[in-house]
Amino acid sequence: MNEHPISCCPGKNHKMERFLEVCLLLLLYNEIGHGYGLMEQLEQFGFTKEELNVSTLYRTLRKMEKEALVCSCWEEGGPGPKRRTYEITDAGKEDLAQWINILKMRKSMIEQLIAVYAETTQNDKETK
Amino acid sequence: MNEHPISCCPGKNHKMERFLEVCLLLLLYNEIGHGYGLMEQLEQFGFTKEELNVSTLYRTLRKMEKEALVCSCWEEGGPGPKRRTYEITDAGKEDLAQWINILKMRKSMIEQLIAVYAETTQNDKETK
DNA sequence: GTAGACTATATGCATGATGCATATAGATAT
DNA sequence: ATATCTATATGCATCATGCATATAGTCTAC
Repeated sequence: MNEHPISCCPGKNHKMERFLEVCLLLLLYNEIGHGYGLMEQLEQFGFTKEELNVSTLYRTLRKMEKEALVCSCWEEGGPGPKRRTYEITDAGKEDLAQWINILKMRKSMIEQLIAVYAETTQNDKETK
Repeated sequence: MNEHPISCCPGKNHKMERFLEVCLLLLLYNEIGHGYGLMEQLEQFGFTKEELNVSTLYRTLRKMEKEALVCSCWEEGGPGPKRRTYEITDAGKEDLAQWINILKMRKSMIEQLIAVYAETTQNDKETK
């Protein structure tokens, strides 16, 4: 996530805080993965390559392992350098389920805010 | 925001990072307000009194003033202690407009994630 | 008239998430 | 042999937040 996080508002800092963690859990729910490969898969959730911060990705994965949400092992033999592959644990699945609830709430809070904003700017126009 | 942030998942830390700032800007778009009074108004965006951290509220307001998104002055004469009342600036209105775009994106990212999760857990059940 | 409750704002300290820069190293290509 | 790509990791600085605590004026009930 270098320079301009998302193109629409250059210079504005609006990282997705912890959202990355949830995306990773979901991707690993579907299949075992490794850091570098997960980066590409993250695009389906709206991350672009420019936004993605590699350090954050790897550190997040290690943190998740510390919390026993995922477990890792080295995969050797394939082409290129060794990969640390991650697998979701049962605790990780539970954690993901909780996050989904949180995100559902967060979504409705955002919707409410957008609705109030629309109303407010509407009134603003009318009184001009 | 003491103890358990949101009742559904006790112990889980899922603060709304910076969302507070956007809510405050929107409330101040509608009318001049002061810290303590804004707290109550925040309920309409899903914040509960237990979740709200007074320190964060006041500090956020002061930070926003430093960034010239709002300006403040002391209101005297009314009942109770003096209040520092805040008013949104033009820069604040522009900032809010940018945040709305960001939140719209964030919303669609969340929706995408929830959809993928639903699909994933569906497959999970079927293969059992 | 004073003790306690309520309104109101502010700040120090610790923690945690993130961005940026940098380090390391094996594999592949030219 | 050198450059590029894949792959993982870490140090440093900054920022947002939670918790605890400080300060002080106002209002109410006794």
